[in-house]
Amino acid sequence: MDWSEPRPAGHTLPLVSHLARAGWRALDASAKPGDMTHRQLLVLTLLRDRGRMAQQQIRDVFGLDASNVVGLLNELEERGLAVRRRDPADRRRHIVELTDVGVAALEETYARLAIVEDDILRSLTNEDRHHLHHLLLRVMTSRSPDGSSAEAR
Amino acid sequence: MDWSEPRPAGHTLPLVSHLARAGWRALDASAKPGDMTHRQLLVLTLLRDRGRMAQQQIRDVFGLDASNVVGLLNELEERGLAVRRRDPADRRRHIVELTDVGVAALEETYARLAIVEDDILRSLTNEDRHHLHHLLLRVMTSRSPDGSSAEAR
DNA sequence: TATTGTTATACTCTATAACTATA
DNA sequence: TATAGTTATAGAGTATAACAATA
Repeated sequence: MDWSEPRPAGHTLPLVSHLARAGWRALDASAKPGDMTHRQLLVLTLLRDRGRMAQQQIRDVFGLDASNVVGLLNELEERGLAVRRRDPADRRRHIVELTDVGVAALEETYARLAIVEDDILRSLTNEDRHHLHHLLLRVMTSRSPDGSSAEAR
Repeated sequence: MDWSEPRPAGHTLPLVSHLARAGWRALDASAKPGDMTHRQLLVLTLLRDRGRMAQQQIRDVFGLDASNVVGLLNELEERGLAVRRRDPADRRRHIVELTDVGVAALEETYARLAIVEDDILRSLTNEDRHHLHHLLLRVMTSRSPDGSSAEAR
């Protein structure tokens, strides 16, 4: 591979977008009735990784409007996967938390996702997949909560 | 990096999804009124890369429903970025093609996208970006037109 | 009969604005 | 006054079904 070529500016994001579409389409195709949606998966994953958080933080991470977060959490709460409770320190806030049922559902969904992902990434070696994963991880963890680049401020 | 660890099955696709969201959100945020949408960009890019094609092929590449392709092409045709004409060999088919205006608009949009992408990927070195690009390219080019993995058939 | 594209329609996702309750 | 969350509503994005033209 020729690393001296100019950077592929502007041509990587469309690939990411395309792959993301293919990914969640395949995930939804593998879903049985009652399985969680790919949006629910993303929110539950966030709650698992970062622990309890306010709705506003969820909004910031995904760049979603606050009203959408309300609807998303209503779905999750109806299905018993997450709970909202008032923050005693500031009663305007809702602390959102994963339930045990949510943890179990999440594990189940990741088992399904692992199969889907394995198929989609089948042209990559195990080493390639790790490299891809870590590159994406570096990109995402360097971004500030409001969705812009952390270094930009 | 420890390449001997088990493959990160099921944990890469959510990162891809998240990055894709952040990417087109940033692109749309940088858009002036009248600029093309990120969906239009994807279709025009396809037409540029593969040349003229039937609507059904566009549908297959993106896994979109045929009716959505109709709407998308109506937008592009209204703005003079692409044209549809009947295929003389099979008059049911529409051959879709990029116009010169479409080519120019595409270049303009990629200039904008390059800035957005450069910001989003700022935590990666030039070499990292190439590696990411080529990994994604390998994943996407190994997939058959209908969206499933090419090796699966 | 089968296929390409279209229209009509509904359902999901997302954003804006006005509201409630707390601070 | 300002902030966290909610409701109502409208606009994209996407899918399904019935249809027209052509094969």
